[in-house]
Amino acid sequence: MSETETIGKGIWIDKLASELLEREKSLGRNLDLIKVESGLGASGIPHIGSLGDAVRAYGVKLALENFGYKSELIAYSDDLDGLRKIPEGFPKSLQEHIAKPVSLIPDPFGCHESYGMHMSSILLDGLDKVGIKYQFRRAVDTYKQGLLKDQIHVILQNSSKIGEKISELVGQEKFQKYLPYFPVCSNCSRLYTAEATEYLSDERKVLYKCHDTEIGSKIVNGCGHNGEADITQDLGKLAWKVEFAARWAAFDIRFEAYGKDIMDSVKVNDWVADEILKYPHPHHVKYEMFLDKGGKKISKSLGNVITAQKWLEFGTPKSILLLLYKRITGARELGFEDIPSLMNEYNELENIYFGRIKVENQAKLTKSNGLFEYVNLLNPPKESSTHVNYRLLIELSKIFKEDRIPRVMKKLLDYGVIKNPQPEIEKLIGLSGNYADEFDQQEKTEIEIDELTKKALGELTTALDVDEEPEDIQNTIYQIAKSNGVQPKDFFKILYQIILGTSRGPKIGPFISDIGRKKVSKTISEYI
RNA sequence: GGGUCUAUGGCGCAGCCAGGUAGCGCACCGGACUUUUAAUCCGGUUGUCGAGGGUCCGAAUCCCUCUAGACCCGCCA
Repeated sequence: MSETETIGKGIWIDKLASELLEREKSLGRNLDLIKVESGLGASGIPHIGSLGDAVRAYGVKLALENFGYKSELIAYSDDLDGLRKIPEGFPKSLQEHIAKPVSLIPDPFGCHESYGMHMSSILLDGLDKVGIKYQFRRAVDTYKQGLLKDQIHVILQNSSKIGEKISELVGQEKFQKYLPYFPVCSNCSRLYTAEATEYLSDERKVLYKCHDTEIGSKIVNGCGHNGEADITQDLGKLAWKVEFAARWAAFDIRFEAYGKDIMDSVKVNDWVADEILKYPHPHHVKYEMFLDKGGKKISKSLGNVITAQKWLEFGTPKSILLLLYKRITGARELGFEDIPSLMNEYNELENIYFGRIKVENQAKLTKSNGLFEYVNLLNPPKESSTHVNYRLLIELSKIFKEDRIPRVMKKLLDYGVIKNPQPEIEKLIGLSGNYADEFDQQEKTEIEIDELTKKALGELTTALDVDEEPEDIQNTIYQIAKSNGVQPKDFFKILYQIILGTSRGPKIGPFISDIGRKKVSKTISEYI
C-alpha cells in the first residue's frame, strides 16, 4: 500500500534530483540555474566508468529540467594533472614527460594540441555519440584565467587548519607539512616535484623548491629550481583534497557524482567548502566502480579497458545509456558480453512503453517507463521500432560472414521476424556482425575423419557440384551417409564442424544452399 | 588501520534505493514440427532470497548484529 507519490519519472535519478532541490530550498540558494558537474580525467584512456560520471550527471540535469528548473552540465577536464604512468599501448617516449601536466605534453599521436586534449577528446566524442550535451571547461584555462584565485587564497591562508583536518578525517599527514598547492616548476615544467613551502599572502605567491620525488614506486628527478608561483595566473594547481571545493564555490556547482575511489577526497572537500570557503557543498551521489568479469578494477594497464567507442562497435548508444541509467548502486562486473542482454532489454522496455507487454504492477510499470524515457534522454520515440532479438542476429552473423547484411536480412524475412528490410535493421546487423567477428570466433578444432566418412564426403562434394534443387540436399546428405555405412548423426556433426566449426547448427540442407553449394563443396574437399 | 559493495533455483543474474503472488537467461524434462542431428514453437520442474534478530497486517526489499567474498582509500590524481 504505497501511498508515496511518484517523483518525476519514478527512477533513482528523480529521487536524487528532488533531494537536491529540497536541500537547495532549505539552504535558500538561488535556483535560476542549477549547475551539475562531472570531472573528466585526462591522464588515462577514458573508459565507460568516466563516461558514466558525466552521463549520470546529465541525467540529474534532465530530471531538474523536468521539474521545471534550468540546468547545465559542466564537463571539467583535469588536464593540469601530471602524467604518472604511461598507458598501455602508448609510446615509451612519453617517459621524459612523466610528472608534467598532461596539457603541456605533446600528443603522441599528433592529432590534438596535447596529450591531455587527446584523452579528453576521446571522452567528449563518447558523450557526443550518446547524445549528452555539456559545457566543456579545462583546468589549464581555469587556472590561467585565475578563476579560482579567491578560493586558492582563502585555502592557502587556512592551510594549517586544513592540514590538520585532513589528517583527522582521512589520516593523511603530508598537508600538515606542505601547502595543498602544486606549482608547475617554471624551469622543468614538472608538477609534484615542486614542493610548495610558503605562501606569501600579500603577493599571492607560493614559494617552492623543485626536488626529487616519488611517484608510484619510481623516483622522478626534480631540477633543483627555487621559484615562486603567482596563484592568480601561473600554472599550478590545488591538491585534489581541496580543489573540488574551490571549483564548486567558483563555478557554483550544486551537484556532483563521485566514484567510491575518491570518497575520502570528497569528504575533505565537503568540509573545506562548508567551513573554509563558506560555500555549502554540492549534493552528491556515490557510485561503485565498474569491475571486469574477474572482479578486478578496470585498469588501462591490464588492457581490460572498455571505452565508449569500442562498445559502440557492438551496441547502440541506447544500450550504454540503459547500462548507466538502470541503476547506480552496487558493484558491477562489466564486459562486452553484457551488450546482447542490454540490447534486448531495451527492446523489452520499449514494448512495455508502447503497451505491447502488459505489466500489472503499477509501480513497476511507472519505473520501467521512466527508465525508458531517461534512456531516450526524456525524448522518447513516438512509435515503436521493429525489434529483432540481438542474440539471434549474432547467431546469424556468425553463420554468414560474406554478404552478411543481405543474407541475414533474408533469413530474418524467412523467419518472419521482420516484414520488410529496414535501414535500422541493417545497422543492427552491422553491430551484431562486429560482435560475432570479435567474440564468437570458434577455435579451429582438429577434426578426425575416418576413411568411410572421407569417401562419403567425396560423394557429397560431387553431388553438390551439380545443379540441384535445394530441398533435396538434406535428403542427399542423409542417403550418402547411409549408403556409406556412416551414422547420419555423426556425419551431420562432421559437416557442422567443417562448415561452422561447431557440432551443431541450423538445418543443414537450406543452410548449404544459403552459403552456396559450390563453396561448401570446396570447403569440404579441403578436409578429404 | 579506515570505508564501500556483494550474497537470490545446477550455473549466470534481475528484483532491493518508493515493502504487497520470487522472476529472467542458460541448463534440464515433456510435447509439436522436421524421413536423423540442429533450429524453432508450446508446456513444465528446480528456491528455507548467506545466518540471526527487529519494525510492520505484510520483508528478498527497511533497521541492527554476524559470516564469507570482492573492491577502494591510507602515494597521486
